[in-house]
Amino acid sequence: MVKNNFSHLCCPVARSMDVVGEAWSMLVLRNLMLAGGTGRFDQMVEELGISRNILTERLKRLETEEIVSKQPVQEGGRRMEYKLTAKGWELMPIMIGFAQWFDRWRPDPERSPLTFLDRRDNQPIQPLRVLSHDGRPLGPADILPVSDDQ
Amino acid sequence: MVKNNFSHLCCPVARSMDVVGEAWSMLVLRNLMLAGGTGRFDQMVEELGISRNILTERLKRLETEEIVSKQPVQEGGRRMEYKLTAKGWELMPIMIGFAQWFDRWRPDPERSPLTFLDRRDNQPIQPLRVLSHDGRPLGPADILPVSDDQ
DNA sequence: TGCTTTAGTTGTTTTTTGCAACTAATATTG
DNA sequence: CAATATTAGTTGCAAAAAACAACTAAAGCA
Repeated sequence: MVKNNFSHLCCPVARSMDVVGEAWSMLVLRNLMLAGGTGRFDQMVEELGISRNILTERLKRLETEEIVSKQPVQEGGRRMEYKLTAKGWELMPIMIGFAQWFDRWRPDPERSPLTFLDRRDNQPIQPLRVLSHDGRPLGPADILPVSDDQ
Repeated sequence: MVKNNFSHLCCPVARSMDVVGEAWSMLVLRNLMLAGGTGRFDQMVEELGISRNILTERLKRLETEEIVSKQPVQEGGRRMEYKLTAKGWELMPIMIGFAQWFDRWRPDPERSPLTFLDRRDNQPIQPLRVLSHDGRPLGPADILPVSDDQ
């Protein structure tokens, strides 16, 4: 069995799955995002309940994809921390999208949702939406996917 | 080994991963979305290159989560097709988010990106962004995640 | 009726995961 | 500064999941 890889599908969604299409990868990123962008190995093991060998592997992958970087906690020290890169931070809308989606269809209404506030005024953010170039909200039926090549 | 499940993490992102946190699930959804919302078993096997047993399992899961429904192609017939539900369609922003994210950081610029057009005027849609209640684009540093319970 | 298509199921092999124990280097504390 | 604790992994093993191929049964079609 060859390691699961979707390069036969040229679609960028498939290619994204190659990189972050595994639950633990997304959860590592979630953890970093909610922690302000940095995290330590053992802290992630504890908070996520992920196996150490799996975390090791996922972090390596995320590092080679330049989604996180590994650097000393303090200048010159040798204790490391993992830090989201700009590329990693740009997955935040997707993370928020998952949170909002789940909460919209949440099966257990006892638990209250995870909300996201604008730090400036403490107002909740808008639900993630697809917008036309001039700002109209678009539904699935309004959107035409176009693959330019081939 | 117990089946991977993230219910110990109450976070809605983790709970989403329980449902669609596996690459093939997302790719099945992508395929349905790009095909207008419906698809047949064999067609998915061929287009995705997914193993039949795995597709069977993923579709069952998506069905129990009411992300897709299974129904006869024509009234009364017994040939089935899988169809995105409203809950499934609401993952489209996330799908678009993945496509845009990958294309923004695309390592192989030869292949051109997957773009999404507004059917009304054929203009490309906006990049997916997080917006404040009054419509300002927010970056990660502007957003405060708040978990209401506990 | 006979051939083809569809939508799976079953069995086997290979990979990946989860878990626990271990390690080596670095920090902390008395 | 010696002893202890913490950190960031690595290794080995058992179990689960994935890939692959072959098979099946019902439906559709000619």
